[in-house]
Amino acid sequence: MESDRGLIYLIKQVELGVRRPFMDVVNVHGMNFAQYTALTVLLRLPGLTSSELARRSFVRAQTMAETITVLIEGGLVRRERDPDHGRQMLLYITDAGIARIGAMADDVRAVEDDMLRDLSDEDVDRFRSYLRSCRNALRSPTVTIGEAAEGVGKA
Amino acid sequence: MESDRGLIYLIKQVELGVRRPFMDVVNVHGMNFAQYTALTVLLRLPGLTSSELARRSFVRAQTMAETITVLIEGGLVRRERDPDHGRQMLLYITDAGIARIGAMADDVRAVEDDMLRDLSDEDVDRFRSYLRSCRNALRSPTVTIGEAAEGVGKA
DNA sequence: CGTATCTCAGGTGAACTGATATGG
DNA sequence: CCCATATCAGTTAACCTGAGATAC
Repeated sequence: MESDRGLIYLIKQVELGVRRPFMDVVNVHGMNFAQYTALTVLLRLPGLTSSELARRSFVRAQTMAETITVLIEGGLVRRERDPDHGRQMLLYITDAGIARIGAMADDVRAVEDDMLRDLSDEDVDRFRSYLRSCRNALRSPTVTIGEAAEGVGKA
Repeated sequence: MESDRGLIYLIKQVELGVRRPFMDVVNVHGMNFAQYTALTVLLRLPGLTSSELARRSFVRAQTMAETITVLIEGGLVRRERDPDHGRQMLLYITDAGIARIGAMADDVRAVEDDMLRDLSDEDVDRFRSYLRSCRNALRSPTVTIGEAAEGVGKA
């Protein structure tokens, strides 16, 4: 058989391998992986809702809400009611949040550099573009296995 | 202060994005992510011990032992006492295990192809080599947190 | 009414730490 | 004695499902 190309397996391996050293870094700064990720996304894209952030990060809205709650309690993120949507809350990174990201940058960079130490800068750029391509593809999946066309008019 | 390059974040994103569709596939075949991974490694490298398998997979020996126990109970892996090491048990994939991997191959490939649909075959080959490079680097880390805090970017 | 957000509450799987026995 | 393996037991971290209220 041997028909799969082993990419999924390798991604999982790398994720497992980097999890511990990375968690060690973010824990020192009082955060976890999900919180760090949410904060960096809000740095680039201020004004997202928690639900939108969840979709981009491939987690459920409830999971992201929990993550955001901790960040708000820590003063790293603030939220404002969307003037056009009474129910939605828009999220913004605070100055303290930006400072926290900055304080972690060297340590995060060290873990990253260690993982990438056998790759050239050009390789790293290609690597990043491949990962982005995968992420974007996964955000709008085409029809896959168990997906039988679900009756649209089911009632 | 040197900013990080966002690779760890992207790897986590891709892993999260592929986790669910991949789990859907392996669940149909009565397995989970860790079991599938262990089985594919034993296909390539028969005769490993559970502890060695754990090291290669970046999990603790106890975690791998749990995974292997399920595979043995399902008849997909068997183990033999190492004649030279009374305590060690060597692991081998069974014919049933090989058949199971084969039965899953097309479905796994479908998920993989969906994720990689915007990449050429050449890109995929490079992507795989980058992932292997990261995994190998992580297996023999050269940096700890203390070193990062004191040595990197401050001198 | 259907869709989407936010929130509270409980649940699961996959990793963890700790401790013990045994073998080289 | 020291180190590695295997195994039993309890625990944590991260993501999940379910249910309910509100807004468009």
